[in-house]
Amino acid sequence: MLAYCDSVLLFKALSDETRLRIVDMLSCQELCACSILEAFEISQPTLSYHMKILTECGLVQARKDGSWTRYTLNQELFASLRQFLALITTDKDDCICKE
Amino acid sequence: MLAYCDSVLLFKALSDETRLRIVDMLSCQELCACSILEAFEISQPTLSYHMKILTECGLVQARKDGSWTRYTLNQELFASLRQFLALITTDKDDCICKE
DNA sequence: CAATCATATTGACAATCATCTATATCCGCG
DNA sequence: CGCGGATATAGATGATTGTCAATATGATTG
Repeated sequence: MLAYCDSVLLFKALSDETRLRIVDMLSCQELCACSILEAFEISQPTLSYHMKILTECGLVQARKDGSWTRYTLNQELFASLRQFLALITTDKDDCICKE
Repeated sequence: MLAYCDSVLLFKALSDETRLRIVDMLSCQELCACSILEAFEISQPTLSYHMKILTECGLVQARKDGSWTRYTLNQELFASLRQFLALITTDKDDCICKE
């Protein structure tokens, strides 16, 4: 179960349209930075910055392959986030509102 | 189906621990601003600012009751957001990565 | 080893954010 | 009407964000 502070990081990472589109692109296949870069009108350092945010929070996994970096989604963490979202919007016995 | 730009707004609204906790509190019951304020160590204008962000994006609904403002979660929008999250992380035929 | 390609890091900058204090608005009540 | 309580708005401020150009790093290849 995700803590609030972890979830905040994940939501922050998803609070940018470029990053949302990157996640969407990665949903079908592993991609290297250069392939992702082609799909956007941003500079290479900007993409690198976005990939760092996505990987540091864990939503995306990076893998070095020679001089390429290949990225994949961390499906499990996305599932946890959806679960967290469901949990904090559902009535429950140990809700913080009952403290 | 949510657009990217709408989802970005929703994720932004959830990118703050105080707002996440407010959502959690509202999951069980309708609450007025003063009840929410009691649970946090923030000033009244700061709470008002957070409630504005949550209501303007639609995740929370506000209802005037005399001089009180009562807040409830918009469960349907949360459900749409979870669905959006599932969609952009799932392989699909019309993915943007195939353009 | 030198050149090149892929990616990351640095430093700068404008824009946005979260917070506060002070003040305004809006409502119910005497 | 005038006061007090609940909430909203305005203005200020320090922190964070997204972006870029320039540069560094690290791997591949001639």
